[in-house]
Amino acid sequence: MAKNYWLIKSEPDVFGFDDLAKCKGQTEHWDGIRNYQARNFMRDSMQKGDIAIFYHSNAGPKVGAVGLASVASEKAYPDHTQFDPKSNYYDAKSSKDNPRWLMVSFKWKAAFKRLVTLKELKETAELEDMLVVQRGQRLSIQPVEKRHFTYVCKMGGLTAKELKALEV
DNA sequence: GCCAACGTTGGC
DNA sequence: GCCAACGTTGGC
Repeated sequence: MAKNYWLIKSEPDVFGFDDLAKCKGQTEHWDGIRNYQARNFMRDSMQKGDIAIFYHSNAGPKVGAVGLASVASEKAYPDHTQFDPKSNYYDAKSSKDNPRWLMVSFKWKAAFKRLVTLKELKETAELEDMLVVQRGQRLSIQPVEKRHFTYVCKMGGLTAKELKALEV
């Protein structure tokens, strides 16, 4: 099956791209997604090997795309934080028999050579249809068209050769 | 910290 | 099923 492309948002103050790089195996589970649309993308469309643009939100002047990560889990699986009453992500209405919230694991893949800011993305005509630049777009997991994906990677300084070597 | 835009909840 | 109220996201 062909690869899908995504954009995942994270606040660098909470869990940034560098934090993923420091994780064991450079892999971490992506807990805390509490939006049905994002959950459905993980459940229905995400597959191991898919590639995501890692995007830093809520980061002042540093808002933007910083690198790439790949889906490391075979498929989506229950997010354990929904069952933990002490967690911010606790959901009393979810049950272990029928978990409401899912997550996948992501593996750090490659850093862009430079930050591609949201401002730049918005100023790029080729990306005008990309979800992340649309006004009021809050989805934390977004599908990305391949043409947009490749274009953002190039803006981040990755050459075609490097992308090929990364099996993107 | 402000606030516009958005998603969810729940009364009716 | 409508929609007002509320809580959250995220750019600025």
